[in-house]
Amino acid sequence: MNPFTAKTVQLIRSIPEGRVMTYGQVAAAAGNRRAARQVVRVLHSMSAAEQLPWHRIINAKGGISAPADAAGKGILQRDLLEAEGIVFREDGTVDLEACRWFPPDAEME
DNA sequence: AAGATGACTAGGT
DNA sequence: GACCTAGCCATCT
Repeated sequence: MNPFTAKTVQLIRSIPEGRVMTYGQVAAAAGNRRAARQVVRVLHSMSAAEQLPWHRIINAKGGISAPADAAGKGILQRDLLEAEGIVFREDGTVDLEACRWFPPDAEME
């Protein structure tokens, strides 16, 4: 497992309940702001681990990018977020300005 | 080895 | 705001 992946996992695991981060933001906080796609790759391989709150990762538009069956079992990412208190707008996006979380110990470039 | 792929983004029309 | 394009980069064919 490379450093980026490790940092990414650690970062995602540290996102508090009721908060979200964008792919690009996680990538930047993990050290490589152009690695949004690698963040996605991490989620692909780690989504099975319940420890990883993959649902708290949304796209830069504040919407859900994951396919409906990402969690399997018919669980929707949106449901998981709403269960944590995150409010969605009519268009299915969240208020990033209000819900986005900035990791305290991340080294933003 | 070369080309396609993806739970992305930023910038332009 | 909706839509298109060009970057991005580790993996997979």
